[in-house]
Amino acid sequence: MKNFYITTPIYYVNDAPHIGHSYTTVLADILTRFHKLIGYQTFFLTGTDEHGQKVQQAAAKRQVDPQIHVDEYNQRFKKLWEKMNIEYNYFIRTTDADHKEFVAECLQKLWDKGEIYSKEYEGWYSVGEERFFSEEELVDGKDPISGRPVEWLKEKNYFFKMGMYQQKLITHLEENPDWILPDYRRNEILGFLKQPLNDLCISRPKSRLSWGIPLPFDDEYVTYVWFDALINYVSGVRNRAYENGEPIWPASYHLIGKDILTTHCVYWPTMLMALEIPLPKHVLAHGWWLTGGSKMSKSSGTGVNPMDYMEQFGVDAFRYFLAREMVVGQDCTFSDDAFKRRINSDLANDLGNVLNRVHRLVLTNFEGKLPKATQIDAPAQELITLANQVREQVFSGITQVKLSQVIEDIMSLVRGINRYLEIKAPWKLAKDPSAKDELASVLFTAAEAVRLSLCFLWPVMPTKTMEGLAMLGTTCEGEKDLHWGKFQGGESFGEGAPLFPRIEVEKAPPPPAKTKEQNKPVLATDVPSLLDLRCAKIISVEDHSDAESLYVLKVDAGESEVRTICSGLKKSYTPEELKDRLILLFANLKPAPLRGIMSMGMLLAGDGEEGKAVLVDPPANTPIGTRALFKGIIPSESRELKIKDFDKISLYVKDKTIFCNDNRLEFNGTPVSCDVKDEASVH
RNA sequence: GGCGGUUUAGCUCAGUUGGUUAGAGCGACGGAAUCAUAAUCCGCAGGUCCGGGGUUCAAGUCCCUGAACCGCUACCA
Repeated sequence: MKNFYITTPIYYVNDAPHIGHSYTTVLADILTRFHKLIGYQTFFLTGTDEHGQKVQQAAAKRQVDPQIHVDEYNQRFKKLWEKMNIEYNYFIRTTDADHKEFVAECLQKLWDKGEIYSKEYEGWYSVGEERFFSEEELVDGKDPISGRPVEWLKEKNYFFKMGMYQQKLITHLEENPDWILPDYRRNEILGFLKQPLNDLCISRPKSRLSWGIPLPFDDEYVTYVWFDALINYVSGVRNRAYENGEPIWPASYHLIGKDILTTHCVYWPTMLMALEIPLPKHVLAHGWWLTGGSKMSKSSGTGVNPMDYMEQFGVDAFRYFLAREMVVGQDCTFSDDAFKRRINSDLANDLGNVLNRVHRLVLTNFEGKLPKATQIDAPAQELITLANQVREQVFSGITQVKLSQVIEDIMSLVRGINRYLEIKAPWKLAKDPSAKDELASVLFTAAEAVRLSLCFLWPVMPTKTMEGLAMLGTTCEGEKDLHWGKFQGGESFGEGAPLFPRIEVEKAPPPPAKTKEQNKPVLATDVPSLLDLRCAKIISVEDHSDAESLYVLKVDAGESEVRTICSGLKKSYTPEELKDRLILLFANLKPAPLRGIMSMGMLLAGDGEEGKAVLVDPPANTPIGTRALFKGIIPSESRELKIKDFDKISLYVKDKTIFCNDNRLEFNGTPVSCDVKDEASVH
């Protein structure tokens, strides 16, 4: 018997469940049910990650014990999964005694093998993110992710010798090209592994974090998130087995979102190698559900909350949409329009309707008892052939995790039934008493095809398909029901109402005629008019914690928010020289992360002596935010520029003032100066 | 800046090792039908397969080059 063990990440218990959690879990559930349906032994593990500082703090804030806090909060996930018809085999919690025990066992084993060592470590620590940042990563002295304050900490910690496994991991990836799916994610990891792989810090002193699993060899410490969390995939099944007694590990698939690729494709396999535990068969990274227009704009207001759709239109329709619409691996947009269109056309018009047609025809013509077929003509044979073909597609597609494709294949069978009915027109046969036999055959054939379609869709919509099958007086019990020919004739049909009511959609105004054209290339001649160069003032200067030459500057460019920019001026200026100074800011440069810190623009400077940069000087009293213009060039509407667009032109200095071609740069008529010799370029 | 990917009908996408009239679903339009949830079925879309070169008897499919977009990565004055 073939085995199938799938996992979802364990979700952080403090997080409010959202579409991301739901999608991963639904996908795991559907894949599990499909494998079960086609005859595998299956095991499905999900759960919650319940240690860490955020839990400790949240509990403290509520003045409850952390354990009580997590006991309460993990219910949010459990309840959601129940509502969503998720049939996991086990829900693991990292606070389970069994899990803690196994993590400690693993740590002890690695310690005994010399795979873990201790080392003093100093750095900037962010409580909010529960991690250290290098100097360079900080933004204005704050944590670059949440912007919260950091503190300088010096402490001993324990490290796992992850670096030792770099080559072994690369070899594994090369020998197992489908270990990471989709393949482009594998390439990312191989790229990541071209650089030296560091060892992994796996501890936190209890003085700072007490809510965790103690290191068995030093009880002043607890183990750190990933070491604790990743091991759940093994600890959750090590004392369990399939019905036939076979062990469950290794996993067939670790299902993850693309954001935790590195932890699952680098940390985890090296940990397993060190522990001498077999690796999982595949890691499958899916994409994001995007809601509401462009990610940058908050004002568009077109965002929808996908979870509302589950409440409003039912769990099964919701599951169907998630599974059908997203190609596993890719991002996908969740829109009101797409949802309603998909549900109406596939579930209401095609599937629900054909079921209803057959059901009603049998009810009115045969008093609810399925008649037996007496003949198989060409159209019927064609439908049978199609059904067999779809069966093959389901079996092969599902083992390749081509879920949206499989569903589309099943729907092609549903459409085939509608076509068959149209050809045979049983409603006409019903009016001809001499055609009773033919009518019986048509309805029998159509009913069998509908039955099969519903069985195939059971993993996606467990409840609705069973309701549909009940309308046909049958059910689906597994692989044996996946063949043509289960119906014998004589089955009593049940009661029935339309399975998927059509969603009424307001007549949408005709979509604005979109002119489909790619963004026009930026021409060199257009750059001067597009440049948004502004007077700005440096408010603060800090060293980049992880870069030798970069300062992190906060500048006031006359906007509602202060901008952070990174600038390589350490060789040229001291922080004191920079503070409160007016600069020329290239404001519409596409933001780019520099050593981990987003730089929202770039300041301009000229090439001085000895490779030093000389800042451009706006005239003394220029109001902050004033835009500098090239004389004789009319500025055009602002558009975000890339650095390569800027490189298409050259700015140079003549008589201490700045020119582009022959156009001098001015603030309200006053030239902008830069104290470098003629012909020096400015950038 | 580096590496990788994407760009095919109005929309979302398939297109295997290069080979007859480039496909599917949805939508739009026209028609048929009326058992059914105003659902279904049939027909139709004259798509520069992003642009430009090249290889070939033959290219969406291989090579070069330009563009846009996306991902990873990068101390860019």
